[in-house]
Amino acid sequence: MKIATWNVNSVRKRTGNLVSWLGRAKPDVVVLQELKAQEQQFPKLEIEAAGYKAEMVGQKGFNGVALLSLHPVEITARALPDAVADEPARYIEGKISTPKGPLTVGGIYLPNGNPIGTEKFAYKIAWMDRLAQRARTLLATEEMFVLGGDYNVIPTDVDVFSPSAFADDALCQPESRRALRSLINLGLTDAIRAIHVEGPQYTYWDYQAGAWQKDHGLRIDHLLLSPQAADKLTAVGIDKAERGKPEPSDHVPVWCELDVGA
DNA sequence: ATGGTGGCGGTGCCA
Repeated sequence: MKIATWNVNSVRKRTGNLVSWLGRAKPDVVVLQELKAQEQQFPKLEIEAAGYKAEMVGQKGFNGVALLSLHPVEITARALPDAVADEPARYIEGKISTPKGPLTVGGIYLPNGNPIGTEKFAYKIAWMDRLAQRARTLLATEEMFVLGGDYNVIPTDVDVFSPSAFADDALCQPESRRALRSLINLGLTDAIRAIHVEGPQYTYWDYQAGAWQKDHGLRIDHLLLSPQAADKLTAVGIDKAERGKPEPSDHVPVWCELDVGA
């Protein structure tokens, strides 16, 4: 079972790249972020033609998340706990049956939080607390789950091309990193680091200042696994080549494989 | 060197 996450930075602009990648990577389940689309703007026909069922939570212009799957999915959440009426479209979650029991996949688009010292940063930290609350509920089931997405947190200085350049960035703040560690310390496994224990493993390169050409990247897209899922982890990957294609997203797909007996 | 690029929507906001 291959599970992937990809921040596509507009699903309409990226429909061609997305369908092409689905055909080559053949993930079983994918969570997408930054759709920047409402439901009626979502390229459902193109994605279904590629063999995927698609569920999405959209809004006008910003945010937006989707869950794509080759297998039947029961949607279990369209927002985190304590959602408000005009909740930004940042979370989707579904459950899939496997021979080794149910697998829940959550798709996360965590608030950026810049600039620091503003209500935006406070919202980011509060959102991380809500995510941890959801993770606790899922952990109590003692089932397999994967929380994948754009976490907008650089876990350590190894995960950023220039720690000093990002010292005042919300993605690197001690408070952001502490909240991510608290989430992981509930008992989750950072899939990329479980297998690639050293060196940069960037998942994002800014459009500006030749970041891609200079390999000025960040690792901010993560797959966090429950103990029951981590026990079945067999492989991970970062599809870096997507960043070098025409009209790319600034993020690339990140994936893991779980041996669920399928 | 305090810019730079990209997407949305039709002007600045967000990343």
